[in-house]
Amino acid sequence: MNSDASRRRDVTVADVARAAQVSKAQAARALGNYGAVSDDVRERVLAAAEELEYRPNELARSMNTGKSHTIGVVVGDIENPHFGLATRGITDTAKRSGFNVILINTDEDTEAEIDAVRVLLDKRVDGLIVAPASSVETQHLRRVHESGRPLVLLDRKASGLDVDTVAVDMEGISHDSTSYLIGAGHRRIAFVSTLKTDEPYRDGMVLDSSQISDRRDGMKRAFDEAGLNLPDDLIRLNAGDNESIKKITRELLQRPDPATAIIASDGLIGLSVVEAIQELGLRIPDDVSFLMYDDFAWTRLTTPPLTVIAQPVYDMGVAAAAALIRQIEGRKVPAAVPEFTAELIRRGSVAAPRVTGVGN
Amino acid sequence: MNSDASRRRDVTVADVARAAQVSKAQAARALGNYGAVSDDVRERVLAAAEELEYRPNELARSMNTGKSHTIGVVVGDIENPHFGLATRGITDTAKRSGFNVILINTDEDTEAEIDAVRVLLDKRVDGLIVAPASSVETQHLRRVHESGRPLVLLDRKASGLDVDTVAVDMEGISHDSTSYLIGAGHRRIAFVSTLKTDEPYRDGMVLDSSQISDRRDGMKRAFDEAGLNLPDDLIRLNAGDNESIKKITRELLQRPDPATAIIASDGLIGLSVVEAIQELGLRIPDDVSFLMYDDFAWTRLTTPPLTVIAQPVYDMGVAAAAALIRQIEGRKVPAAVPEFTAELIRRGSVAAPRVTGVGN
DNA sequence: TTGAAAGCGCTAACAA
DNA sequence: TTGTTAGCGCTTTCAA
Repeated sequence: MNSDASRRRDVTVADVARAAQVSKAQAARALGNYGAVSDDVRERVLAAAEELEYRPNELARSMNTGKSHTIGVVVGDIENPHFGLATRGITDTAKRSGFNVILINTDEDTEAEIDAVRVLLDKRVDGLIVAPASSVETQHLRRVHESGRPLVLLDRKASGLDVDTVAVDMEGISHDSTSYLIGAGHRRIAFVSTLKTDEPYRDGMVLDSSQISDRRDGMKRAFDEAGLNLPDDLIRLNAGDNESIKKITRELLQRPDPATAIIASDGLIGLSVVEAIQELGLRIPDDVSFLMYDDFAWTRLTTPPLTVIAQPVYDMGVAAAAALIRQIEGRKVPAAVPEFTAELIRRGSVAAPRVTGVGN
Repeated sequence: MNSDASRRRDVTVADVARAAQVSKAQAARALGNYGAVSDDVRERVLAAAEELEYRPNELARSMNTGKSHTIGVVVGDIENPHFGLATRGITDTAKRSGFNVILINTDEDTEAEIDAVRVLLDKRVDGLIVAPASSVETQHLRRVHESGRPLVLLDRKASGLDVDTVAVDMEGISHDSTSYLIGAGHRRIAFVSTLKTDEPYRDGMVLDSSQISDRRDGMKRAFDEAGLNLPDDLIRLNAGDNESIKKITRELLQRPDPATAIIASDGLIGLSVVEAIQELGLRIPDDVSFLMYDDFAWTRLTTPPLTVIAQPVYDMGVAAAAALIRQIEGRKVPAAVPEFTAELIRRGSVAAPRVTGVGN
C-alpha cells in the first residue's frame, strides 16, 4: 500500500483531521484525549489515525506542555553492576509511572558530569537523578536545584546542598565492619579506594567523596573505640585500573609491616585486589583477610566465598526514582526519603591474622 | 541577583535578542551559530546570553531541524555486564560524535521491546540500536526500517530483515568450543540457555533466537564431524532465575547418564551453574567440565579459573554506534559492518571426563 | 461540543 | 549582514 520509497513526511494531526473530516483542534483533542470530544468525532478520528498509522510527535507535545515525561540519570559507570542494578531500579520505577529514562555515563569525571547535566537540562527532562562524582564540586548541581528543576542525588551526598539524597549510612557500616575486623584480631587494616586526590592520604585529610569520607570516619571511630590508631599508611587512594590496584595490593602485603586485612572500596576494586592476592600465592583468609563493599553474585563462588558489605542498590534506585517523580508531580508532603542501611554479610574471607614475628 | 523564588519561565532567544538589541533571527543565528552574523552582533548576543544564563531549548531546535541528535538503545538487561559493556561502547562512540543516548530496558520481553521502540520513535530519536529479544517476532523492527529510520541490530540477527547487524559468528565459535570438549573426551555435553520456548528441546526444533540457534547448529556440526550425535536430552532451554538454573544443573548432573561437561549460554547463567556445581560438592574440572559464554572478570578468580568464550562486546557496541551514525549522517558507501569473532579462552575448567562405568 | 487562531522556542526562507 | 515572516506539530485559549 504505502511502503513506497519515500514515506518522508510524518503523519500529523492535520492529516488525521482532514481524513476524519474534523478540525485540527478536535482531532488533537481526540488523539491526546483531553478537552471535550463527542463519541462520534472520537471514533472517526481514532479510525483515521489508525488507518494513517499516525504517531504523535512527542517533541511537539513536550514543547507545549513543558513536560517531557522523561527523567535524566547521570552515573559514573554503567558497566559497574552496582550502578547497573541501581539504574534498573530507576527505570523500572520510572516506567511504572509512565516516565522514560535518559542515561548518561560520566566515567566519574566531573567535567563530563557538568556536561551531562547541561545536555539533559537542555533536553528539558522533567527531573534529574545524579550520582555525583564529587561531593565538593557541586555548583552545577546547585544551579539545577536553584533553577527549580527536581533533582535527587544517588549514592553520594553533596555538601551543603539541600536535596533529597538516597544513600546508605556509610559511617555506620564502616564502623561496624572495621570493629568486626578488629575483633578478629586485626590491627593492620588497609582500605583501597579509587578516589582521586592530589596527594597521598594523611590523617585528617578532607576527602572529596562523602562515601569515602564517611567510611574513613567509621574506621577511625572503630579504632578509637578499641583504643587503637587507624593506620594511616594503609589507607590507599588513587587506585585506578586493574594493574594499578594490583600494584597497590602487592605493596600493602609485601611491606615490612604488612596489612593483615584489606577492605576494598567497591566490587570492581575488590576483584583486582583478590586477583593480586591470588597471584602472590597468598591465601584468603589464612594469609590475609578480605572484605569488600558490594555484594556481587560472584563473591559466592570464590574459595572461600567473600565477606561483603551488601547495599540495597536496587531499592535505592527505586527510592530515588520515586522521590524524583514525587517532586515532579508536585506532591505536597515530600514524604522523607527512607534511610538505607548496608549489611555485613559474613562469608569466609575474614579470619584471625596469622601470628608473625611482628607484635600487635 | 536573580535567585528569586519563581524563576519560572525559561530565558528564550527573544529575551536575549531584546537584551542585545538585535532581531530574534540574528540572536538565534549567533546562538545556534549558523547563517551570517557580524562579529559585533555575535559578541553582544553572546554577552547577553551569558548574562541571562540563556540555555537553548533542544526540543524546539529538534522540531525544526528534524534531528534530535539522540539515538535510542534498546537492550534486554542493562544489569548484565555483557550489555553494560556494549552500552558503554555505544555511549562512548555516540558522545564522540555529539549524540546522546536514551537507554531502555526490556527485560527480554518482546512486548516491552515493541513499546520501547514506539516510545523512542515518538521521541523522534535519530536512529535506533536494538538487541532484539526475539529473532522471529520482528514486525516492529521491520516497521522501523520501512519508515526509513536508521536501525542497527546488536548481538542478535532478525530473520529476513535486511539491516546492519553487529554480531559474533556464533556458529563458528560454538563449533570450535564443542570440538574442544569432544577432543577432551566429552560426549555428554550439556547446554543451558534461558531462551523461552513452549516445549522442551527436541532435535531440529526451530529456535527463536539466532544466537541460540547458531550455537545449536555449531554444536551439532562438531558432533557430526566427530561421527557422534548431539545429545538432545542435554540441551536445556527455559532456564530462568538463579534457582531454576541450579535445579536444571542438578538434574543434568544427577541423572543416570549425567552430563560430563556443561556449556552455559551466558555469564549470568554460568554463575548459577557454577554455584550449583559447588553446592553439589562436585569439583570443576575433575567431576564436571565447564565452559561459558562471556569473559567476565570474576571468571579469573574462581578455583580453577574458568574457560570462557570471550566476545568483543565493547567493540561491538562501538561498531553498532558507528554504523548507526553513519546511516544517520547519510554517508554513501555503507562501509560494511566488520565481522566479529569470539575467542575461546582456555583457563582451567575443562579436563577429560572422569572415567565411570558408563561406556562412551 | 466544536473550530479558528494564537503560541510554545526555535530554524529557515526570503527580501532588503 | 540584517530583519521579517513563516512555519515545525502540537496544545490551548476564546468564541461560537
